[in-house]
Amino acid sequence: MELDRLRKVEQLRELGVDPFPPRIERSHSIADAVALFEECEATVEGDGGGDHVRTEAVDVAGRVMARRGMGKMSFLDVRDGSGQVQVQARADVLDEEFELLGMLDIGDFVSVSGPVMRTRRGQISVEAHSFGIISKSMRPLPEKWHGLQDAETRVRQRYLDLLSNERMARNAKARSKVASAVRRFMEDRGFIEVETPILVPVAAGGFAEPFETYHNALGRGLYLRIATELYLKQLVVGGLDKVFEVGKIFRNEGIDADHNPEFTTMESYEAYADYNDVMRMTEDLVAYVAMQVNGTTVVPVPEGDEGETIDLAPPWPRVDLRQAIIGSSGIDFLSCPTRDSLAAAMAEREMHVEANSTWQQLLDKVISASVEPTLIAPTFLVDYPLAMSPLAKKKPGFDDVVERFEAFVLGRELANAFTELNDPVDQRERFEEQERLRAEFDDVEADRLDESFLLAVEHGLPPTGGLGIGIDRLAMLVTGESSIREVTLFPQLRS
RNA sequence: GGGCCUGUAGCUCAGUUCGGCAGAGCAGCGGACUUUUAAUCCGAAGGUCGUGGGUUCGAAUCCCACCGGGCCCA
Repeated sequence: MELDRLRKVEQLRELGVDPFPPRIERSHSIADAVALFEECEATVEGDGGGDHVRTEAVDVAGRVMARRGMGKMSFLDVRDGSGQVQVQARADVLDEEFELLGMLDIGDFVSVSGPVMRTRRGQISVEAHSFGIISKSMRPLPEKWHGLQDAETRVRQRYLDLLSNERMARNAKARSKVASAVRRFMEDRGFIEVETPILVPVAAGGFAEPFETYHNALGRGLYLRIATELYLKQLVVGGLDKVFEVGKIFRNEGIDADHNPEFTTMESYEAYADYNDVMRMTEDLVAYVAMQVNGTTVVPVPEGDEGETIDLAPPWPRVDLRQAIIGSSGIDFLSCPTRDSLAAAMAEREMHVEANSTWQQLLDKVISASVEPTLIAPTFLVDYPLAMSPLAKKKPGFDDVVERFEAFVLGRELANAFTELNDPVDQRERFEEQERLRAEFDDVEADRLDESFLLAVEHGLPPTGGLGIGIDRLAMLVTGESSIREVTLFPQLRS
């Protein structure tokens, strides 16, 4: 801590002033105080006395962001969560309290009492009739003009980023609106929000390597969940027909602009619905969220040309995945049913074939390399190979294709959904195939067989449409950010 | 996992090309100033140049390793 500031704290205490008082008087937020003045000024305007408008005395509080001192008078910029206002502190008005300015630093929290008026230069200001320091800041804030630029400090000391960079504060608020808009949308449609376990004995329901932990009292290892899917479907078995969960999931994978090892998803399950119903709900949901946050369904393209935008308004085009892959790479996955035939087709087109990859890993590579980057405007890719969708129901008339879609915007996956597989015999076989792939290819991301889930499905899961949508990705979309770090307050870093 | 870039005062950045006293602005400190808006003016101060080794008479600068951060590729 700064010695100068520690010394000021001592000086304040010697004067009998508590630098960290427990309670203060506050009658108005800063925004309300400014609004009060503007109303007051508007009503007096007609009387021609506009230059001398003063409100009743208000008590406001906030953090000192800047000061301009000139001996017997000082101007402070004071900010609270609602806004910022100038404070005029004059020696002849404040008497002995003016001396406190000598112990004041930028960053300190102050309380100010007095009328709101305009200075000669026309700046709305609180004329301090009483003034107090209500919390000393013991370290300097980032510089006022350039702010905080260092990418590492911005993340490690996010509070400084929030104070210095308006965009970060905006993003934090936008993300909060995203989450609440998602909840409102789902609740308005009759879904109920539930919470399912984060510590789980089997990390199933997706393709990901889990984090491991240990429960001392139980004497057993547990995992952090990689998805909420299997528990939510158990609730549908239990008669909760429309459920959703907004929560963190954890995937033990690399960190980049699109990935943080802990991130937030909204998963929903609706009995008696199928993936076509879910598709319509998804586009409505995303458009609703954008409208709630930004007042428009049009969002900026972060890395696009100046002013380039896309519109999230439904309906979004439905594109057959198989045709899309054929169109972009010439590969027809139905003609390459084995790992080796798919690898050969990729090699023919000079695509990198990772050794010891499974069929689904290879096809996923083809899709992410050739199809996904082209999906800038919101698009649904529809009807996925069964091999990469162990939880989705077969499409009628196909043995190798399931009723699954993913939503893409700006080349990025936003949502994943399917008509849920509810045949317990088929489901067990799919899980067993995943476990076989894990063993044969050492595939740590293969899905896992979950007996307690199968037990539930054996009791009867109604036809159900499920959805998973990334809240972080949604927040990136509506804020126009191209990095998940810009919408995650505390992203994971190396220690 | 591979490649490229990057780390200098609390903050924003020069200085590294071609080795030669550690720099500026803001913030802070002392002083002047009763209408400022990045206030202004005068003065003094502020450093583990990410860390550790090496080369050299001499290293922020060159070399190696490591620790962070960023971008691209896989």
